[in-house]
Amino acid sequence: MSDAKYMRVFQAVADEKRFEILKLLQSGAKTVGEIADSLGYLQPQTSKHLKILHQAGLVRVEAVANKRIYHLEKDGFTVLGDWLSSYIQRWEDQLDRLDAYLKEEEES
Amino acid sequence: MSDAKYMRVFQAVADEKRFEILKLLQSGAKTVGEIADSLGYLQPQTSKHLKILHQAGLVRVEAVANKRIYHLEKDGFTVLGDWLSSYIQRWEDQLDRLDAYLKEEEES
DNA sequence: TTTAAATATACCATTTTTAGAATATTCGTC
DNA sequence: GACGAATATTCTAAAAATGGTATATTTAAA
Repeated sequence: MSDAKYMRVFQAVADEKRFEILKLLQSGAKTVGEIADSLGYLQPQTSKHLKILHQAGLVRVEAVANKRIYHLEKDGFTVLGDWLSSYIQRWEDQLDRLDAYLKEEEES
Repeated sequence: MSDAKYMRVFQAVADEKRFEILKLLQSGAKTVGEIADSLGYLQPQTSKHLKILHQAGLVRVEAVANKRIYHLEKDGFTVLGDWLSSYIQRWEDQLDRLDAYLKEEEES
């Protein structure tokens, strides 16, 4: 996985308004207008933030007539999970080593 | 967990140089000078970036004489994992391993 | 085919973030 | 206690991201 892909996700979430949009979408998919109204944002800004979230793979768009319904999308979160697990692994291994050490102690 | 805490971690990682510093530290703890040299950054910038990573709980400092050795720190990654798991739950099947790890953390 | 609603884009101002250079601080050694 | 090495901080300029307003685009309905 390219660093650029990771960065796109981190940069997308690292903005308070986009962070709030993701949180709101946890309660279900919503149109641009609904998101803007719910959070008190202007429509153009909301569209721009959604575009960034979309490019990061964190949301997907469903077109219905002249409405655009935004849903949370798995891909972006998976990217984050992949990145994270390569670091988390480090402490998991530590626990494993401790575990192995304790077992050896037991045996002696 | 407060949104501010999540934001500090996302904003910390959402910078290419800080991203590279974290990656470098995976190969082991290093002094400011070693990090700056390895990545071709100037020392003052390196210190500033490390400060932001530290405030996010992603690194810790070990003081040895007039040197400062920076290590990866679990806390910041756990914060990210907590945030992620609240979203990942909706897609359950994937990232089982990370999810299982985080649940163990919760219990301890 | 004109109109209104919903959304996206473009453009410019503004705020925030980062970089660079100089300086301060801390620690060990002479 | 003076000096050099390692790191942190401060200040200003530059760069990047965000906000606001106007406008374009698309769609349904009159």
